[in-house]
Amino acid sequence: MSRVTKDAPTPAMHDLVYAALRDALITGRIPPGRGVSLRSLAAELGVSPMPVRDAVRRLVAERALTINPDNKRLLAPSLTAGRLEQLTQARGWIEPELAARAAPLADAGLIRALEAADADIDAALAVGDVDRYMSANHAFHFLIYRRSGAEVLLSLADSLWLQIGPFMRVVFGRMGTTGLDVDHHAQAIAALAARDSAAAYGAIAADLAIGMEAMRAAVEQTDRERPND
Amino acid sequence: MSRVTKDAPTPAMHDLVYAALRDALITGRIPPGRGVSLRSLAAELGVSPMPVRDAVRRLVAERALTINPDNKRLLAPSLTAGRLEQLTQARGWIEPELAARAAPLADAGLIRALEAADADIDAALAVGDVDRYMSANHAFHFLIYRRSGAEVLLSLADSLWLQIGPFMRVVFGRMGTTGLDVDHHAQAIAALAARDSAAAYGAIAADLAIGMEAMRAAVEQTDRERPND
DNA sequence: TTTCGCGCAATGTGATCACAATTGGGGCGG
DNA sequence: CCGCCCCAATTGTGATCACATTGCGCGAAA
Repeated sequence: MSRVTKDAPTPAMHDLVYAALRDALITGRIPPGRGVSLRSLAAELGVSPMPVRDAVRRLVAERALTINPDNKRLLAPSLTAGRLEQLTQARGWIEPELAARAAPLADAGLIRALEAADADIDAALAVGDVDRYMSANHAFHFLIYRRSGAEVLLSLADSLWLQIGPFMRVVFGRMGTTGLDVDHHAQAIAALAARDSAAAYGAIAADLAIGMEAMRAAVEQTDRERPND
Repeated sequence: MSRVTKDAPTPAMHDLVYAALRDALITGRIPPGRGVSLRSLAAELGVSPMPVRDAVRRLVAERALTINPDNKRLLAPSLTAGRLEQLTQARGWIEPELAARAAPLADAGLIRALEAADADIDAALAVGDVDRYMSANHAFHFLIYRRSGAEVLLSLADSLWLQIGPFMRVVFGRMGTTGLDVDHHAQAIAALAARDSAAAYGAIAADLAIGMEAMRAAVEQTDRERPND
């Protein structure tokens, strides 16, 4: 048997459903505020309601889905300025710290992977492929964060990205993929290559600031046009 | 009908199970590293495995329980110095901020409730009732945090407390309830009464620092005595 | 007495059914 | 034409069963 690294033998179905729902939420295929149901999701995914139930419980715990306390019915969380502000603050605490922790642990393999991810981001931006951009951007950041070895903080960042995903979709829906600069990504790569924690911290912090400000403006504009949800 | 505030009509059973498991984990009745099973928990709680399954999924998502990736079996997370360090840092970011946000929103009712909780803490310390102390201490902090209205950050704090609970039990098991000073609680109450965000931030930060340092020392001592888990 | 191997018990996962609560719409009465 | 009510469909929740996999313990052999 040639399994050097342990590979998951057969991914459980509820994990597949979780991944599918997570992707659907992040990419905005389930628009904020829309209600969903276990059976309809199950039918849509071609499985029984059971694994959907498990996946949904997990997503609710991660605040990627909410349940109406009266109905007990599921709905995708609405995008509010207050939520975005809190998510921004929390990301600003956690993600630069993860980058700083990852810097001393960086190696050539990580740098190569980051350069590939960054190239993928550029390619996605060039052709205006929003899904691919968001996927590649997520990959880029979490290549770094995972390297930190800080499991607890990493899980917090994971939950925050899950909640911020729909906001990103709003930004792209409003202004496309233009105006996104990836200079901070190059700075981050350089900082990691130099194992410079402070520089990595600063690069990621700057990268977040750009994106979150764009989201804030987009949400504010949306709120102005459609005050109630 | 006299329902001024909405009361949950009938709490779902999986929520009761969740609360029971959460309490069992926090108070250390399920020691870290111990494996549990759905059916045994169900039998112990007198329900079918179904609501247990839901509650467990939620706890796993909140990192209050972990699953062995090979077995897929459940076990209470082990206490490691690295985890404690990350939890300490995250709490230091989030909880003082919640207190600062709560300060401008404080009112006389909150102050009274906090004083009652603080008195409860003192009483528990006087008689050495660990469970009551931890419960009252949790109530004190979250009376403040809930007042902030910051749902996203609040949920993060909730998850962190759930993970830190077993560490607190280690401290008490090692050194009892002595040496716990609640002066910072009085400072926090005063700061909230004065709607002084900066003072509230500082009081909570100081309160955390005391407790977390005690845990760090306890875990370090435990690790020295029993290097592997 | 020690060690190896087999078999049973227990585990997580998924499917299906039952049930009460809620929703939404269509038909009836005004 | 409008509004209300009632019924059917849908929802979340819980229980039970089936199944493949894993772990443990008992017993046999050396």
